[in-house]
Amino acid sequence: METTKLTLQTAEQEMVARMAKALGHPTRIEILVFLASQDSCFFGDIHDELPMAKSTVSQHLKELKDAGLIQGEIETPKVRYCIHKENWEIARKLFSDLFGLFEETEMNC
Amino acid sequence: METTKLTLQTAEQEMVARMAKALGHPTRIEILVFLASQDSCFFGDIHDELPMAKSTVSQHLKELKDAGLIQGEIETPKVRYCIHKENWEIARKLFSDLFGLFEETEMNC
DNA sequence: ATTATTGTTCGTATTTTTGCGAACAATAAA
DNA sequence: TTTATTGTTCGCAAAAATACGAACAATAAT
Repeated sequence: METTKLTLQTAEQEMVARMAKALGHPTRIEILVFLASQDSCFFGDIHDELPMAKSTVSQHLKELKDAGLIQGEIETPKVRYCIHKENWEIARKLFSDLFGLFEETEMNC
Repeated sequence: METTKLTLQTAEQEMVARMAKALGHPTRIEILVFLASQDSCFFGDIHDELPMAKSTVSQHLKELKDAGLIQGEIETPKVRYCIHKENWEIARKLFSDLFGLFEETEMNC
């Protein structure tokens, strides 16, 4: 029987920290929840949902994109944003592993 | 058959953002991984693992504690840090729900 | 009473993040 | 060619995060 992995490699730790950082702002969570509820996900649709300047929205999208969680493609003259499927699954697994660190035992203290 | 929940309430969004923010630093991830690997988890043990001043380590622990992810109890003259079990489960569920937003369908774009 | 041990808190400096409006770029329409 | 539409990038200001050493607090040991 395989033992469950009880740690994360350094590279994985850095990646989960990087993704967590991108998730660590209410507006960016709101953007992701909105993307989940929509078929259409142009920049303008996202901006319309949020009470802030378009430059600010653009910055938040850039951070989510730089973290690999979303991708954007130009559909001139608009830009369509979507979840980055592969990376989303990677993120899901990383966080699952992270939270799994403390489920196997009855905890250590 | 129950339909799977496909969104997060505002309060949940804020909580997951708050916890993600606390997770969004490599040192804090490293602390959690270390706590998972140890039975003993005194401040000094944590500090010994990390190449930084004790005041900095103390600050990172405070942020994890303020986010509810860990707790600290005094065992004079030491301080024992542990995962906050209940909140850890809450966090696990919040992140699971977040990542679950995009698994049911074949995605929207 | 001093001294040692264990951590936290304070004050400070540096860097990063957040947010805005203005300016810009790219295409399409008039 | 000018004008509109859609977003990004730039430059700035304010706020927050990061890290350090010094100072402090609480207890225990000498």
